[in-house]
Amino acid sequence: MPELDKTYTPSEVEARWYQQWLDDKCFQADPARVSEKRPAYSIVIPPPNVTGILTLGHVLNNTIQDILARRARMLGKEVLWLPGTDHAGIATQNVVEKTLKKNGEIKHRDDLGREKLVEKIWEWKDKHGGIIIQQLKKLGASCDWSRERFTMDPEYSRCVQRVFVDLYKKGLIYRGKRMVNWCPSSLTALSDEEVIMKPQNAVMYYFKVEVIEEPGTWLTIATTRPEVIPGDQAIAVNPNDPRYAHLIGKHVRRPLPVEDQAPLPIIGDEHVDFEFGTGVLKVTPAHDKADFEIAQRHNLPAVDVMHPNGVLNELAGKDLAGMERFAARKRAAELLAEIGSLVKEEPYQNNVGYSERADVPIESRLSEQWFLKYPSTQPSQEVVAKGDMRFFPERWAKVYDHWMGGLQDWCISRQLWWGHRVPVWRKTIAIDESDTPTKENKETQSLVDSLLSAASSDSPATPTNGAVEVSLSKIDAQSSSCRLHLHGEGGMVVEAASTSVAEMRWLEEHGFTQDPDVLDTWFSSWLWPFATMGWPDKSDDLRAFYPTTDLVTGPDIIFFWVARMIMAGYEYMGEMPFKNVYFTGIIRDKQGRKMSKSLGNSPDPLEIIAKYSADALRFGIMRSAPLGQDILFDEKNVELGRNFCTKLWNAARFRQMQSSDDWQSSSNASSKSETTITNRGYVAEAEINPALLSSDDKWIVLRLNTAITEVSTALDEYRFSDATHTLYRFFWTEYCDWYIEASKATLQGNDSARKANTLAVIDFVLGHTLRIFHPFLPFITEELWHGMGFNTDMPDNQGGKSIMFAPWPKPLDQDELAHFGILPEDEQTANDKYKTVELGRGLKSTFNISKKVRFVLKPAQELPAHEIEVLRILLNAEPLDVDAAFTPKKGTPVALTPLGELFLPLDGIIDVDAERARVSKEVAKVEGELAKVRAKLADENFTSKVPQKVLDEHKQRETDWSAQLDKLRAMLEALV
RNA sequence: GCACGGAUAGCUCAGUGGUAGAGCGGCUCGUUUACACCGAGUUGGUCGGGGGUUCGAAUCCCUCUCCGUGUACCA
Repeated sequence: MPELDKTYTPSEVEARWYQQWLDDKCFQADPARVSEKRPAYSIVIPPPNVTGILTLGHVLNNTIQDILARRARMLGKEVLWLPGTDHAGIATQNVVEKTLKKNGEIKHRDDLGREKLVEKIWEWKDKHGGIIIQQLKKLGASCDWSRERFTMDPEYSRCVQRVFVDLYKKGLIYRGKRMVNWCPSSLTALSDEEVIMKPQNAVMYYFKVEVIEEPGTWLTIATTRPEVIPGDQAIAVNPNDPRYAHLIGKHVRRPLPVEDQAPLPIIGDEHVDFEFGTGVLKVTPAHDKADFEIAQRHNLPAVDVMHPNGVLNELAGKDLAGMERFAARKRAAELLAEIGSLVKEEPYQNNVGYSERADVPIESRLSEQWFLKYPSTQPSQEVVAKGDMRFFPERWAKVYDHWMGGLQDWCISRQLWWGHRVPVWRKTIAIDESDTPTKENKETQSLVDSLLSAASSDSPATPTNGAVEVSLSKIDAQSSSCRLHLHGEGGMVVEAASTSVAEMRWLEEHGFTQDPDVLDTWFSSWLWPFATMGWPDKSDDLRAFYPTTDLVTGPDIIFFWVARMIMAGYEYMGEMPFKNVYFTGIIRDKQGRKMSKSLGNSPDPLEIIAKYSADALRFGIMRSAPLGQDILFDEKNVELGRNFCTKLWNAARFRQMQSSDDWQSSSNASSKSETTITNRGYVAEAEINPALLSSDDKWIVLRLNTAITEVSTALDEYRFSDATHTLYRFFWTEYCDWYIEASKATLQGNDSARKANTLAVIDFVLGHTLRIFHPFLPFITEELWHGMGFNTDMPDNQGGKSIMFAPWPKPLDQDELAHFGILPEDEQTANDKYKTVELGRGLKSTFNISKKVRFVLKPAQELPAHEIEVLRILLNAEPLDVDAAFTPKKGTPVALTPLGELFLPLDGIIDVDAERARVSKEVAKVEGELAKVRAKLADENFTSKVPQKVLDEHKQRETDWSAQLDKLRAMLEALV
């Protein structure tokens, strides 16, 4: 057994073991090894952004996954934890564009052009991307790095295209001109999920307009956005509103732009709430979703008065054009005031949608985008509702169900260059004017002809939007994935979606141009559980590891990612993508505030690891992360984790310091037991002889049993924090504070047979302890596993090579306990002893004695010599006399213990007053308890109605308390 | 607005009908041959307020307040 260093140096140990694990390919999954006896266990990592760096959120999330993966390995499963990153369209393009601008390389992305910019982003990605992957390794993540994936890998991209074209063919993906959420900062459309509502302190502006047909009649209109008044197309009132109904059909003059005060119709629309504001609504179709809908009902045009970047355009009039939207708002209010239209301004609280990424208010904007009607919604909703897929904590199932019940089509196109470009090509053709009959045109014409003939044949298979499907199979015989889509407005727009390279080439050669948009990053990550495993092939990986077992993620992406993965899983694999979903809490600082860059309250996990070790960070964060609640991060918890590792290290060193040749030889001679525990996957250096087990030995084995059971159950139920609490209690309090201290009675004695036996128990307990700790503290447990030689004599794949493959401990069963002669009541024997020790220590403390001192025990029953020695050591007594006939001097402090009266004879230095005060306090307490229980027993209502068991308990309680009280009163009298 | 969580010791949290718990912190001791990143002792709570059910409520029911999350939004 090599000697352990006096101090533990985590940085060296952690780096060394991680490299060793990689060299030994410990994390690599092999589908060929999966069998009935060796079931698969799989997790796919929530892919972090390729631009990202490790945050505490990642630490929490990935520590949990690592714990699950490592425990699964110890349970003998074939484990795949599949890692990777996503391309994070907006974030990544932003980062690179910003860098290029900062370096003065470009002023605008157009300076480079699409191809060059994408090239630059790839360069950047290769150079700086994936830092987070290296950081995860520092944390100890046992991912199968040989399977690392990126959402823009060529194979992955093909999956994305394939899915797009498939959904397009099914008519679930369509292009439409709609009001979308527009981010004026990123200059792209966003999905509803990327918009967060924030309460604002805004201003409500009231302005008045005169009814043209009724001079002198004024309408007052309330608005928070006067800057878009130039885009107003009508004034709407509720037709049932008696105040205004008669005005419907008349007109008012729009106040802005001042130089173009056009007349606007007054229309009636049920949407208008006459309770709200003035009951008169201005209708700005191009800048408000609800207004747009009103406009559609009344055939009003949508006039956009804003550039995409939020600057007002010429249509806003000379006063506002060129102004940024918020400056324009103030200016518009001033203009209203100048022309005498402004009535009043009031402070007003409202909610405004913000772009989640750019953190600027979004604009509702009319634009042409791609939308997806979600597929496989029914099985996806059912699987969670029925509980076939389980959410932890369960309440997220309701949130999921609610969202699934009100699905809106998903806007999947983004006006970016970094991402998967929409695989659709388009060409506008003037059918009747094929004036230049080139070869290309002829071929296209023939396609169009076939389209038209198909359309005229009234094919019932015709999908939505009047589109007709035509195969391009003559171009690429293998592909039938192409579909032509015919729009009939003005010229013909022929549209083809394709994944075939040959088809793409043909389309481009024939003057088709590809759609410039890219797809939402989530449109690629929703395929993650299978696109990372070789889909669409029926790969070995998919067969072995799909559906995955657990998914661990934050509830903030339940809709973005989790829900969509479930739908994609059903649509493309016909099965759920994972069986359990564990939602972590949100990491907050110790004041409960969210971690944020601007607050500067998000510590760098790597700095924490450098300061305390990865094990410490893992343990600390798991200890403070109860299921279903937010985590208040406090570095104190990491400190506690580090202290715990140190304790573990020192306890192991203590064991080593006991080892020497003389006990080994004597143990061999004395150990007569046939019992080995090799069947538990662990060979102790010496066998345990049941005949030599002390009450403390039996106690710690029982406590270990409890700990194993509790930790196993907690992990089964994803209660990681509970598991760490058990580990902490068991190891620190039960093993170190009580068992090791008690065992010193044997270890410091001279009975070498007993000594060897105690060491065998210690080894047994430590060997098990390291294993139940391993998922939480992978590094230090591995170091100690080897450092203490627990790996020797074990098969390579059962703990010989690494503790991560050592079998997960099971508690001793009845037969095994019987073999060791351990009975449940043995726990009480030791507990009584420890209780006695606590009371004795309390006496010492009361009388301010810190040195070794004489105790006298007047035993209630006879005690074996060994037990007395344990008591002596734990009490730090010198000596501990056991004397059944002891008669104390007046005023000798005494404690009533389960083992008898324990006296602290203080020759000559008795402080009678202090003792009287102490005992009086005890008396008062016991009198209180006794009064409570007697009151209950005296209550007819209580005694007649309560179950017998409870009644007996109360009677026993009364007996105990009154016996205690008698003794205490006697003590008090002796002090007088 | 609606829905769901939460409120227990100074702090973080266990505790789902029968004597209120743990860790940390605080305080007091203590260099006893694993560990001061330690040990021993000790302090500390009318379980958010009010009402109800019950012999008995932190626990079950109703109601209110505050905090958090999700969701819907009206200018």
